[in-house]
Amino acid sequence: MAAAGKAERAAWLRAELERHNHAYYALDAPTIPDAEYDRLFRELQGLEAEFPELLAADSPTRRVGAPPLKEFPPRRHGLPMLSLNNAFAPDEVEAFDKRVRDGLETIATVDYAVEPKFDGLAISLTYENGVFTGGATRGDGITGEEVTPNLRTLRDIPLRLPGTGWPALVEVRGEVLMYRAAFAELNARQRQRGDKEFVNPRNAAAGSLRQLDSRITAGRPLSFFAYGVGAGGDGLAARTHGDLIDQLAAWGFPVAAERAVVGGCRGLLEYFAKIEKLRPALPYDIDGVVYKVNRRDWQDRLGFVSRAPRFAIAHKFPAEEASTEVLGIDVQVGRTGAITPVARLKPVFVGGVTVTNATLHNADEVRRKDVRVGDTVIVRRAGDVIPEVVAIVPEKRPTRDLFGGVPLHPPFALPETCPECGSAVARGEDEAIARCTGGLFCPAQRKQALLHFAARRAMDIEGLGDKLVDQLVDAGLVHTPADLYGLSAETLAGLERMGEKSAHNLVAAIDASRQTTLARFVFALGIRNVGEATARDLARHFGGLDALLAADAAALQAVPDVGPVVAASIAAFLGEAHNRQVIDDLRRAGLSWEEGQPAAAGLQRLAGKTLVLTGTLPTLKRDQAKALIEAAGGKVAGSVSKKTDFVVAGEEAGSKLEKALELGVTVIDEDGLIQLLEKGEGQ
DNA sequence: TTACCTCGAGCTCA
DNA sequence: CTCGAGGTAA
Repeated sequence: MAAAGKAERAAWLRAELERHNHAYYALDAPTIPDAEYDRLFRELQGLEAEFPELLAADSPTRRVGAPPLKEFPPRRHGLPMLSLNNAFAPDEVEAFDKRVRDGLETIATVDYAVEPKFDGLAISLTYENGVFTGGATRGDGITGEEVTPNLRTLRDIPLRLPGTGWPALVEVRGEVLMYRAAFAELNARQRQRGDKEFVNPRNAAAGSLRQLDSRITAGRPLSFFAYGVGAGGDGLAARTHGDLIDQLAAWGFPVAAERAVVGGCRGLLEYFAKIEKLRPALPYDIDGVVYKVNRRDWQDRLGFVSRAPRFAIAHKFPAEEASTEVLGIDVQVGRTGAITPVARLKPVFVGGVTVTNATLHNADEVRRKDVRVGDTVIVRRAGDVIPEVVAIVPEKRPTRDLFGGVPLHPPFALPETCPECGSAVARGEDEAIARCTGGLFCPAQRKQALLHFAARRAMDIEGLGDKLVDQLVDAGLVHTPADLYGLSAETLAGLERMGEKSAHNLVAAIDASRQTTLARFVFALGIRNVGEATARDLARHFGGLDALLAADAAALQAVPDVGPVVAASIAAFLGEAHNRQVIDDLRRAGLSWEEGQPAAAGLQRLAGKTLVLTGTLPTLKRDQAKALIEAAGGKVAGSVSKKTDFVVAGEEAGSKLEKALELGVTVIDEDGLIQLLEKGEGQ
């Protein structure tokens, strides 16, 4: 056969095999005997082996998996993969429908495309000129992990779109999941082989897709359902979401059989009730129902709020609840000394995972629910993930004697001293959270501070995890972050699970962290209310560490997004001699970064000016405005005189405004003040 | 918060 | 083989 003939044969084999594939897997109606399929398959494999140039991206031979990857490369989505807002109750659905109608300025009944919300993992598939070229997980919505070889093994995913009606580039969005029956079979197999079983279909699907060796994925019974499009969607003729799903189905993607189009809020709620009833009979797990405005032009008109579309919502089923027993109530001490009560629970399987801990948030919360040791409680996984104690079961509270009804355990009370260090526990006026006053004297706070310091987004010291920090602090080897830089491999070796190699690696990681950025360093210090973003703002504003160290509360408030609270936190931190010492020690340990110039915002726009505030400003509090003015070098006076340069007037300004008008002093509002601060006079 | 995958390396026993 | 650490997903 001539080379051209071989290419033709290979193309025919690919199309033929995919046709049989689809019939077998998607339609469940085999069109040829397995042996015949295998013969064609091996013929194609042979051709591809002989002529590697014939190995196309859409070849079915690729479905058996490819040699392992080293890692999953990042992959940017053509259009962001957004999340959906959630509704849990009918009134929230009503509110959604109202928002939609308000947004569309219509009083008519809106049609919605509705379908079950699959409980799997969201995936985006890219087709270029009709050929599947890659797919990725959701990731942060902008960039996901590319898991293309794994996705190719899913028979549900067409390697080539039929016909010609597709855009040059189109992203198909959908969910990878595992059928409950397939999950059970997989677990039976795992058990037989002595491998670990998976706890639920979702985790089995996620785990299978995260295999670096796609040949393992090929052996896992994964399914895919398409429910939307990303980039390239505007190149499709579909005018409604329903049409769009039909188009995806025509391309060979599995789509939800239960999908429908309903009218208005009533239609939504009826559909919800129907699916809720159907739920146990469905062959896969779902965690709710998704509603989307059916007309695509209306979807466009409604647009988005921050990271979620306004035209769609997920109506979630109520979280599954289970009852279990409170074994104890511990208190945890956080980095800032925050004392958090945590319920230790008898392990209970609820919502697909085993729950053993549940935060009780704060003392008031425990009081309100009156959770005590020994109580039987109802737990659920709220808002997707965090376990929550819903309520206690009062009649099951253990009593001291059979008929007396005297509870065995007293109401929970926060300890008066920190369980870790014995320092007093204090709670500020109208603050919900109590704090250990021990500061860095408290080992728990010290450990958290060190972990924060070493975190990836801070100093990025790889290999310094909680177990190691525990050991270092408990052995008295490390008291402050600066001590890390004095550690030697010899000191480290000898700690648990610390051999020569590990010790050496850790020292190298610590060493490497010396070269950093000012923003990372400031963030790493763990100042209260100073997160990554604020640390960056501070670094940009002051340019260098010395300028920051010299700043007082007023100067700090000149930094964008820094208000009185954050400024006070920073000032308090820097006011502690101990913290200054640590910063000094760290510098001496050789930490370094490139320093820049202070930002122009530091200019003293109002130097020598006197301003008077009167009335209530729309957004700024009086002392915020004052701090801003002072940070810009201005003075705030109490009364208006001829020497006053500006009067800043807000709502209900009184006599000071009259006086200003009388004396001919310039009157400005809050916007005017902001203008003045940002651009100076002469605007 | 829990479950899962992956890596490196320590531990244990042959 | 087991553990700790680091990463991801919901």
